[in-house]
Amino acid sequence: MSSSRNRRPTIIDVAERAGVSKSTAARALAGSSNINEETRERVLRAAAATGYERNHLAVGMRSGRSGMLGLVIPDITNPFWGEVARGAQDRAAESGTSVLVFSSDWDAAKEAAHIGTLRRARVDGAIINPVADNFDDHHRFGLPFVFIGSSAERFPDISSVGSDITQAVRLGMDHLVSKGHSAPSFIVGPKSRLARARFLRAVHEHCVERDVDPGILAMEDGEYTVEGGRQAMRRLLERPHVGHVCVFAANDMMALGAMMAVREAGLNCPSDVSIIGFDGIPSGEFAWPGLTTIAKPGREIGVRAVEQLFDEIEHRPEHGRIYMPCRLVERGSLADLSVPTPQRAAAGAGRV
Amino acid sequence: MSSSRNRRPTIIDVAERAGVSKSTAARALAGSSNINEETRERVLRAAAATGYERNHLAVGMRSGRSGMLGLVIPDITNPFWGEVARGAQDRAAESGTSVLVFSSDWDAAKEAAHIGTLRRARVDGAIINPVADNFDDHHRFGLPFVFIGSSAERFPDISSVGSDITQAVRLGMDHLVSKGHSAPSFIVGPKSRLARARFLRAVHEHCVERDVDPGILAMEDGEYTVEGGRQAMRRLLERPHVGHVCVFAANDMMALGAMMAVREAGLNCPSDVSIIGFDGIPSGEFAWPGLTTIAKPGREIGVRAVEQLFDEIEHRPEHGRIYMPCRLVERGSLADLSVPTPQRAAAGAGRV
DNA sequence: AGAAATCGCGGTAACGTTCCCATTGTACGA
DNA sequence: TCGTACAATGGGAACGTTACCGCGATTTCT
Repeated sequence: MSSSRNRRPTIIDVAERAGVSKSTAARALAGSSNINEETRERVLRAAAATGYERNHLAVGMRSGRSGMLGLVIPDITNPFWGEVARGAQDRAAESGTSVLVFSSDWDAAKEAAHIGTLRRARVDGAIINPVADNFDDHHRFGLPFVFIGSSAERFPDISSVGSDITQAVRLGMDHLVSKGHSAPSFIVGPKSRLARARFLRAVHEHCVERDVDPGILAMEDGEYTVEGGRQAMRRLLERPHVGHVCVFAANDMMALGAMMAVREAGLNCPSDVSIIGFDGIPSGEFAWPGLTTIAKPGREIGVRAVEQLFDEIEHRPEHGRIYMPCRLVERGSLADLSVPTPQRAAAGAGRV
Repeated sequence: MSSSRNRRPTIIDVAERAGVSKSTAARALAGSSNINEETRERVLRAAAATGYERNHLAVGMRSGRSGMLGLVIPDITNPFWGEVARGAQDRAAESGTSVLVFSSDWDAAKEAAHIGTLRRARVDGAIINPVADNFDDHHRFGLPFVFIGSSAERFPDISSVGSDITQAVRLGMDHLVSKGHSAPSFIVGPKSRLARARFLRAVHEHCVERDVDPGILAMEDGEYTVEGGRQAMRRLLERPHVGHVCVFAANDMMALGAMMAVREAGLNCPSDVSIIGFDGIPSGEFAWPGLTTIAKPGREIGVRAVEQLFDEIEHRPEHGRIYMPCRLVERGSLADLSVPTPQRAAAGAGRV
């Protein structure tokens, strides 16, 4: 009864009320062995009565485990990264740990600052989508971490999880071919980004397998934004072409921008231009027509990243890269040229 | 030199290296007074040399301040809430504190669990968008908190920040009237939600001021989702009506759903049906036509919520509700009937 | 010049928890 | 009956930091 009424109850308050020592109370609360069943229940009742809640700060101090993980994503406003965050949080919560989510806003300095904050907060580990290129000093992070996203491939010796771009591109290309678009054009990201190279390599491989010369395929690049996609599409439409145009955009935002450019050019999607995207953001559903796309499993990526991070923390030698399979989401932005309607047959002069 | 090379350096390591006591080192690191300038610099150099980083867990234990805030939002995947989170994080970072963001997924049980986690993590305060209705026991939260969102209005004695629905509705209605839509129809949320009542009251007031009988206005309700909006719009179109239809949706998702229903009915937006939404989510930009809407200042709401929470923590008596003004975002989903084109004049029989 | 104030610094306790070791009581086998 | 084993509990110490108190040295005032 020595406690003032305003202080949050500690394990000592619980112990006093249960008439045991704090060691015994701790054992009861931790569910450890070597404790009399009756005593344990008495402690548990005392804990409930006082409204005791374990102080995670103190636990972290003593045990060296804060029970927190860090997640640094480029944009918390982007629904895809939101999915990743949710997956990570749900998985972490299952193991009784929480996730600190930080948004780097594609800014390397901000990213570095966030990592510093995570270190000071003594998180047990971090999941990072590297936006900075100078991550050669990642060895000095001083805390367990895994990378997510395709740019993580620059660091083959580090555990990471991303989507399987090869499989995704194959999925998209197969779908395009099955719909009669055997030689699509491409809108890809800026040259500096590794994801672009991965994407193009997969396209290349697929072409070679089908005995198609990749050199004949039209290609434009731009920023991974709506505006970037719009401008790239504009340039694509300025090129000489006959009949139906089909575009594979490396990112849904760009695909949406491309769709805008098509409309602005007085053309129609999908009857004049077919578009397929890559990401699976919800906005694609509300576009008109709905954006057909290859969806990345954002939530699952978050889940697996946490699991990989746990392995890293426990020093389980699971080092390696995880590639998550993507899936096709069919909506309305792709014309089916494989079963020619009379109308399409008339307009489809450019069909191969 | 007593430290093993694997341990993270503590303030004692810094003190040893600088040849002072840990008290002095602490003073230097805290930037406190009562310390010789030369000594301070020596300590700072020692800290930099050892790579010392303050252990926030220990600080929190000793000072009773964890330097962390909690934020519980309904859906981290929704870009609007992402904006709120970003605003909160940026503002908190300015004051050297970090934000734990949790997504309740509109689930009261999950919400309660998150709040428990926040308490155990000993956050200094929490920002909550209450999804549970049984928040009558919020006095037992046992930690400083503020509410965000319109449903927070149920608790007038609690600090909160939300958007100014009255001003927003007025803005929307004025815009509609100026474009020649003097008697719009409405798609509103389910009856149980307080936001619905707030919305309707504002509409009512605006009508009365304009000498219009609110009773003549058509109205349908549904869930705050795309599907809810789509079905409500379908019902609205089944009603007898003449000429141009104008719809004010209480939420952008519903507006997007309404747009879908219009297309599915073989009608065109905006030439047959005008639609205005409320929220300002990015998806509205990529819809076709672009969704005209009243945008809530999500980021600013996050910023103000943190500031309000700081006041609460410091026991500054700033209790009260903050209403953030919204702004009109004009895109293409609204027909302008105020300057009748020949074509519109022919079709505009229903115009008042 | 002596007293008082100030400055700079060190020592110690405390925050709440868990871990390790010591101690007690009881049951069991020889 | 006594020693041993084991179960159940209590008593400290430690995690890294900051707050408080006190002490010596220097400066300032009367």
